[in-house]
Amino acid sequence: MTARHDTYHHGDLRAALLSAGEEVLEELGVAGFSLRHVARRVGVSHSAPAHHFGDAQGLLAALATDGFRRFLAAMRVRQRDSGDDPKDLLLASGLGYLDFALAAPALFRLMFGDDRIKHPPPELLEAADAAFRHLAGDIERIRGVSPFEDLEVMADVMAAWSLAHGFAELLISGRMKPVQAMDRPAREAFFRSILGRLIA
Amino acid sequence: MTARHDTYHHGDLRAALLSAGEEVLEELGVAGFSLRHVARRVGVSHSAPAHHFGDAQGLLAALATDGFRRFLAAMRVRQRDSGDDPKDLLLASGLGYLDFALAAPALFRLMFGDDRIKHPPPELLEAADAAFRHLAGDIERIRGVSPFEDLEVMADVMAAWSLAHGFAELLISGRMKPVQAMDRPAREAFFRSILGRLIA
DNA sequence: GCGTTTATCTTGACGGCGTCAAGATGTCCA
DNA sequence: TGGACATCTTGACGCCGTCAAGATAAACGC
Repeated sequence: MTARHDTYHHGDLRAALLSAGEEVLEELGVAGFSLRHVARRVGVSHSAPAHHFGDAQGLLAALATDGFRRFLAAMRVRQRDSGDDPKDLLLASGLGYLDFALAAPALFRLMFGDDRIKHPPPELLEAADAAFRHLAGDIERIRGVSPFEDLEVMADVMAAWSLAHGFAELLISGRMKPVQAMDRPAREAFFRSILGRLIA
Repeated sequence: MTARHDTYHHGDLRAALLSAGEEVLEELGVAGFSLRHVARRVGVSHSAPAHHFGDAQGLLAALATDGFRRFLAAMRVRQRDSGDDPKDLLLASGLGYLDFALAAPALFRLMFGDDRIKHPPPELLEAADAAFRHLAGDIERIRGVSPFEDLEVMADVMAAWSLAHGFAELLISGRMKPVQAMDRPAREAFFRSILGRLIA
């Protein structure tokens, strides 16, 4: 059950492929990602991954699924260290959102609609939905009404989500130069001030 | 100078490649895009594009550059049909932003930081910057102060930009289900209400 | 008008890619 | 102990981007 890298059977190839896959993803970008590259890094034949993930989309989907879970975790980590005020909790989620995007930009891109995953498996959709429900919960705490019962509150959710997502995407893409020049604390303060505009 | 498709020399291959390139981009997605596919569609040899665009990145960069110009035009079209109130003009830009993203999602993705373009040429950066300056101008009209002279106003720009961009990205990626189910007028009203939260 | 330079496009080759089929090598359980 | 099964390898296929060499047409100097 433990990993052995010198035998015919790898031992824990699936986990090794996921780990190496994420490295390759961040190093080469989504476009540069290749199954054979990942296989080579793990020291295994070029078509070994097929047995565990079917095809390239399978591995990418697994990476994205795991990504969404850690994405949700990143938001919760920030909330653990924040105040208990509902607005503080939303701001904390936003910062976690940003943390994740900046720490794993290629994975972030992959998760949000890169067309290399044509048919997202159910577990990926569920993991993504869980992250969305988390944000919806943040807004519900502030407004006192479930977004799923009030379209105005749902609009609040979409506004906060869009803002955080757009900020993260633009930052990653390098198109938001004025903010990119800031150091981390300044950037976070800037982001808080922006997100704060929505919950005034 | 006119296009001839039956001779050795194409006549206007560069334009034909751009046009076919965009078709392929939207049909196959950024990931499915290939130079050879584009060449085949135009009816030309597989390495003819190289002479006009250098390599695949060159063609993609040219598409993205043209995309940014039409992106800016889409915002101006909406403004032409909107009221003269500064806030109306910003909302119109936002709707144009959305128009473009929905009409050409793959191109939109390509423009905003897809990693298939590793070294954006100057004209691409300039076209992108022109679009940004347009948004900055919209905010300046509302606040009466240049964003480049006041960080608070710059934050307004970034907020509006992030919101519009995130909304567009999430919509394209299919992750914003509640909004996706709406028809066009409902979606636009929803988007106006969201963007309106920022300029209350 | 003619020859030559230049721009444009084709052909063929190379290695890398994803995927499939067939075979090799371990593991596990009856 | 032996056969079924999971796991991994090998080899092949066509597609890809890129490069070098060659073919063709246009442009230009004279």
